[in-house]
Amino acid sequence: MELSSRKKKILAAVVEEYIRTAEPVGSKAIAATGDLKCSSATIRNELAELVSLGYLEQPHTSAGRVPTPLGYRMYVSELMERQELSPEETAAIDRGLGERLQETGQLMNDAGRLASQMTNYPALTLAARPAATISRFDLIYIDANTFIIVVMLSNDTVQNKLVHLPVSVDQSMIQKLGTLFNAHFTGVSEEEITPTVIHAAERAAEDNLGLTAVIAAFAIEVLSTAQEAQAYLVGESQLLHQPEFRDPDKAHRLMSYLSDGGHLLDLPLSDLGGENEIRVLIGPENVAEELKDSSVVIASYDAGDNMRGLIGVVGPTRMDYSKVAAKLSFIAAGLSRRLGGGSMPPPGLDNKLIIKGEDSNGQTEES
Amino acid sequence: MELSSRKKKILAAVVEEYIRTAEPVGSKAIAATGDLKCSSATIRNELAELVSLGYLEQPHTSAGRVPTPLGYRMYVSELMERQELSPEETAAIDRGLGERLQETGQLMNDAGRLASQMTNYPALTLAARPAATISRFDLIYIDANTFIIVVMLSNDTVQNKLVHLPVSVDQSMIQKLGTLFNAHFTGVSEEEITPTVIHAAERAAEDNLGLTAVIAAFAIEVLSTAQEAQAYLVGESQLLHQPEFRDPDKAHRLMSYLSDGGHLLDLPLSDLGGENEIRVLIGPENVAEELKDSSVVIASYDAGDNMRGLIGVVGPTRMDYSKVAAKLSFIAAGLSRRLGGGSMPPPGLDNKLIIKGEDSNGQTEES
DNA sequence: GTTGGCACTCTTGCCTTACGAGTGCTAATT
DNA sequence: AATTAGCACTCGTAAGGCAAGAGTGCCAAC
Repeated sequence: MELSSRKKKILAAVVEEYIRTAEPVGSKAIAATGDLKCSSATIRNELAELVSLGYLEQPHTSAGRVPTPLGYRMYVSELMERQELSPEETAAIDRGLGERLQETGQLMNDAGRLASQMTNYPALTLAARPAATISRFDLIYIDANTFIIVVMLSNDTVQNKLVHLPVSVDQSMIQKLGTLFNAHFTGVSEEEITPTVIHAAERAAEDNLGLTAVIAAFAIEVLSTAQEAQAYLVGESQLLHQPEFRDPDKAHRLMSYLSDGGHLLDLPLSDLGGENEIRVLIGPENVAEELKDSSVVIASYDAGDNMRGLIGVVGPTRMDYSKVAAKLSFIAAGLSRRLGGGSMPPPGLDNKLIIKGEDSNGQTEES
Repeated sequence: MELSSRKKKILAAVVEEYIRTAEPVGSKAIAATGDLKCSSATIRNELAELVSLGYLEQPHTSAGRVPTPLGYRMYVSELMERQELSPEETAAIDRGLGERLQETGQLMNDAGRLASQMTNYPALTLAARPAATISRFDLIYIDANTFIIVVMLSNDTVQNKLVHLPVSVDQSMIQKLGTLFNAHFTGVSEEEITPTVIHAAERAAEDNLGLTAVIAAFAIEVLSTAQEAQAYLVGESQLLHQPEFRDPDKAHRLMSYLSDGGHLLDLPLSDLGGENEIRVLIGPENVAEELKDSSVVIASYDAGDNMRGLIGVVGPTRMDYSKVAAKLSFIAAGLSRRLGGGSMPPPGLDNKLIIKGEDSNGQTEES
């Protein structure tokens, strides 16, 4: 059933006022905004209907109304006006991200910090990496007991390791191993480096010192960490600003859930969504029990090397979705521009964002 | 002035009881412990004296007594009994640290997490690195537009970078540059790589593509990050357990101070202290304003490669110093054993720890 | 020097009361 | 038929007052 235009206006007013004040909002307050040209009595009637439709609820009789998750969902999906960032804000973000190229992990962390600062909510960043293969080995002979393994991956990352040996090797052995590994262990994935294969290589190299095993182990390690998703969380303490987390126990529950980084990966990563698309998960739409009365807003960005990353914030369901979405979107676009390989839309386009959410039965709908 | 033995006993009892309950402790409660064989009236007299000596204070007339920072200092320096960890606890720590060798940053983070879990306070870990020089360059030619720079430092860390060029180079050029850098840029510190030197090298290599500058820039970057202290903080939310942080504003102030990692470096790093030595900074002994009514307990460990690391926890002044010191000491010893180069004392010795603190005028004294 | 006793203080919890915001309903109005 | 004004009612919150309890300081006795 489609809501009447007036109901929509009233619902939007309730949500916005509640977001602003964190207090249940009454009929009078809505009438006072002046957007509606009807009396508080009329609004009372409408409010009563919105309650019975499930969009609003009352903490107790004779209190004002508070949006339900369904109410927020409706607001976010259909009612909310897209916010434009002020020039100061966009400038602050651009400045915050900086221009220097940094190690991806560092940049993600900085971006998270920025997102947290700009929104006053805890922020999370996350980068999933696609499977990679090894494209090249280099073994650098240092001295009889030392050499360096340098491994380059198909996604252009390079890893190295310094190996100290308890025994002596000569340079020719290291060279031979290098050639061998380049011949047999490039283009393979982690699973293909089986003990059998390693053993075969060991014999081929006439290696009785276990060097082959060391190199192979490092190759496996590099491949596995290359695929590992990285997650960062920043600004947990921001939660304490929010009136809904004045109860330290409640705050602690959510914070310890969040800071146990592993859980971040429970997020719906599978469908990362496209550029300029913001996902909003409201209260019970979250799978994790601990997030059932919080909301998560996520933007996705192009992290280069065929990686997609996620940046988002967590807050109470009473969250300033509109502002947060605009800011995250801008930050994500900024990240894409800095990290991404492909051509990006110019910054001016960032505000035309698509907001995508999930309604309570898990389906995806679009505004 | 030396306190009478009975005063010492009473002071210790007050501190311990207060640590346990977080409630001001009265004369009756102390008499009830049975350690003293005198009545509550006598204890009252002694308490009054301890107050006038500055070791205790009363939140208000007719409330029990609470230790002052000076009282804690006395307790930690002279009164506190060294705690022995139970076999379960030592086993838990050993298990927590694991045996696998990991990247240092990762291990520090894990150790911090463990310290936080074991003590129920936020934990910080920190590794200061001594200045290093570059001991070796390797340039790996990939194709006409790509090569890898591998830099090995005097402290045995190795860093690399993949360079994509907008122009073509041939392999001999890369080789020439490698030889040149190994000849002129090894053994030098960050400051010695000046624009003048780079320019000279550029001419010597007949490099008109700016490759010399790229490599030199990377060398500088590696040197500077190698010296950078790393700091991690984990378990902020644990603060919320503590009654003294039930006030969200207070909790937030400290947490945001802590999570802004830079501040960790304000700690008295200069004198890292030796093995098996625990430093305790109580309330106003901390330099940072934000820590004036919190305490910090720090252990130091041998992080290998001539590095010393710090691991510590932050909590209210009403902290279980004895337990925390024992646990941190054991964790630090465990880290030293895993990371350290030198020979370590066997785990059994860990409990004989020395506690070192600073009294209020900043001098260092030893117990 | 130690102890029992006692009056005094001050916080804490609890109860009661008063207030006010907000509702729901009814009857009048457009 | 929708809107509005009016009004009684509900319920949470803040304020005041009261009693209880914990703890002290002091005095006199041991």
